[in-house]
Amino acid sequence: MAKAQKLKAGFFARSVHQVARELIGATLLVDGVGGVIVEVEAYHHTDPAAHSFGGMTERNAVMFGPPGYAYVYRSYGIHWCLNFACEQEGSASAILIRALEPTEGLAAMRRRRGLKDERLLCSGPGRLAQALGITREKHNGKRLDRAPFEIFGRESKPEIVAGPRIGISKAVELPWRYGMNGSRYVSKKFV
DNA sequence: TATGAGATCAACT
DNA sequence: GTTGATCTCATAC
Repeated sequence: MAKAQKLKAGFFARSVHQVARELIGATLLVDGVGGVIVEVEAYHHTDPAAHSFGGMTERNAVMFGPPGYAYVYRSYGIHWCLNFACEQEGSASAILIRALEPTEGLAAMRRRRGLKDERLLCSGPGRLAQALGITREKHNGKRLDRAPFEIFGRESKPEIVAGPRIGISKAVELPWRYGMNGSRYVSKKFV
């Protein structure tokens, strides 16, 4: 088996669902801090729950750009959430990174989160963004294959589970949330 | 364990 | 003026 490869922008230039599944088990680092992705959600512009549904605006412009870029938005006025733009330029699809299993830079994450419990450091989009120090200022529209981002492909194929997405009011039934089976670090258990 | 409200702001109507 | 791709804490069982 080859060692984990750093992912290039081309990795994201494919179907959001394909990319979402392959991201489970991959390692995401921001300034050397991060861990293994255990939960994501897919959003496509034909999907009523997506921010890009209904056209380009100032906020979601990154989703309409080329794949392999970070889209960061403010959620509920409090949290930042990190997304990866996918497919092709103009497709306006993205993947919301919902949870990590923390492996690198635990001390930095604990400091930012003010928590000891490793399990709660990154188990949710807002928590994850806080632990990695994600802000729109610093990360929106940045390339995922350049510093401060580093994403390494998974080394083995994990067991993937899918289910309905969380916290949305439209297209609630679409099973576009993907996770690593049995991970303790997902934001909410898959049924 | 489960449910509920408050925090807090940018984008959208 | 309203609404979130959320989290935390308080209160109730």
